[in-house]
Amino acid sequence: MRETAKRQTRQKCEIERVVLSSCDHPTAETVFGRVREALPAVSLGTVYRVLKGLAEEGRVREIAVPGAPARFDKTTGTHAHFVCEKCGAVEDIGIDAAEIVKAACRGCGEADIAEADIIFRGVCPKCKEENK
Amino acid sequence: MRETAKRQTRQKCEIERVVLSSCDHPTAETVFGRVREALPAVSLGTVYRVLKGLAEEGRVREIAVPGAPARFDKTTGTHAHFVCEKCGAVEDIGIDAAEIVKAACRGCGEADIAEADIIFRGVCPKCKEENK
DNA sequence: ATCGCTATTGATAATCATTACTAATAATAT
DNA sequence: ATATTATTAGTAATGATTATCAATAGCGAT
Repeated sequence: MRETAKRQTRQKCEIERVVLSSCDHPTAETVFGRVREALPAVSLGTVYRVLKGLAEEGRVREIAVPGAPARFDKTTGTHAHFVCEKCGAVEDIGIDAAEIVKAACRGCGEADIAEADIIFRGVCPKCKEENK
Repeated sequence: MRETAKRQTRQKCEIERVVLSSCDHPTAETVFGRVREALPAVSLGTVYRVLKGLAEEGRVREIAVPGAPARFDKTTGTHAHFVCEKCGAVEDIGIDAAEIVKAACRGCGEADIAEADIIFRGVCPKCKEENK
C-alpha cells in the first residue's frame, strides 16, 4: 500500500508561481486575484487548500497577522516582519531572527522551540508622511 | 459637550479581576467560564467587549495566537510567549523583548515601531514527556 | 493512445472567533 | 428619587478559513 501520490496540476503550479513572484506578502484573497488572471476558473477554496499544502511542505511561509487575514511569503527561513497599522502593508525586517530564537531557547530551557512568529507593529514611513 | 463618562459595573470589575488573577493566559471563552461562577448571567459578548476595552486602556494585554483564539495576559509590558502546538498552553518566556524591539528599530530604520508580538511555537516539556 | 484509479478541483455549506445590533437594564449626576 | 444614557444580555451578522461532495483530470499500467 503506497502513500498518497501527489499530482501536479495547473492550479498548484500557478498558485506557487504567484507567491514566489510576489514581494508584497499577499493574502490568500490577493493570491486568488492574481491566479485568476491566468486561470479564471480557480476557486478561492483551492487557493486556500493549495497554500496550506505549500506551507506544510515548507515551500512557502504563512505569516499570521493579528486581526487580519494571513499573508504568504516566498521567504521560508525564520525572519521577522513589520506590519503597518494604518495601511496593513507587511515588510521584511532586517533582524537576526535565528539569534532571537536561540536566546529564547536559553530563556526557557526545557521546551522544544520549532518556530518563531515575530511581528512588529507600528506606522510605516509612507503613512507617517501622509498623516502629518 | 462632555466625553462619554465610563461607568463601573459588576461585569467589568469581575472580568478584570479574573484576568488579573489568572496565570494561564485564558481565552475570552475561558474568562467567560470563570466570570460566570460569580455572575451566572454574563454574556459572552460582554466578556469580549470588556476585554477589548481593558486591552485598549492598557490594563490587560491581548496575545494573538496563530490559528487559535486570542489569549489575555495580566502582564502588560512587552514580553515574549511560548505556545505548545500539542496542548495549546501559553507561557511567558524569559527573554528581553525590549532589547529585540530595539534591534528591530535599528534593523528597519524609518518605521515607528509601537508594539511587538513575539511568539515561539513548539512542544512543551509535559507534552514531550507524554508523547514518547 | 486508452483505461481505471483516485487525487484534486469548483461550488457551496459549515465552522469558528469575534463584532454589531437592539431593546431592556442599571450607574451616575442632579 | 429621577432623568440620562452607558452598559448589558441575547441574538444576528461578519469575515476568514475549512469541510463536503459530486465532477474532473493527472498519471501509472495496459
